[in-house]
Amino acid sequence: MVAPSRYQCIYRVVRQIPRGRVATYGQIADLAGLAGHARQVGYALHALDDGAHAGKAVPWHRVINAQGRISLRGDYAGDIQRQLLEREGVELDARERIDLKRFRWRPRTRRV
DNA sequence: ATGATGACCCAAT
DNA sequence: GATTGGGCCATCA
Repeated sequence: MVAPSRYQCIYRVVRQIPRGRVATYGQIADLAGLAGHARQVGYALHALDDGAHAGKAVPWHRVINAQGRISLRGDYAGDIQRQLLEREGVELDARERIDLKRFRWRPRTRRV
């Protein structure tokens, strides 16, 4: 068993990402109060696969890197993530790149 | 305890 | 655009 109190805040933010939108690791870290620690976000999401945090219904597939690409490139899970995103209406480039200008989730819209 | 690795990000080259 | 180097921190051997 684990005490992922730190992961909790990350999952809480990820869970707020609406369908059809994506967010970057850095963005999640910032919203979770872990600004500058984007790596921990990715690490937290990786823990989901372990099943320890399964059942939280965390839309991990809506989290991508700052380049607008899927970090799981090379892994089979990356293929799943791409399919999940496309299923939600997120359009991917021929090079599997997402236009963040269009699909990036903006919490508290309307300039701060 | 140390050292290496990682679903990252940024700036410089 | 691709590559390199520095930074952050949790997890594993």
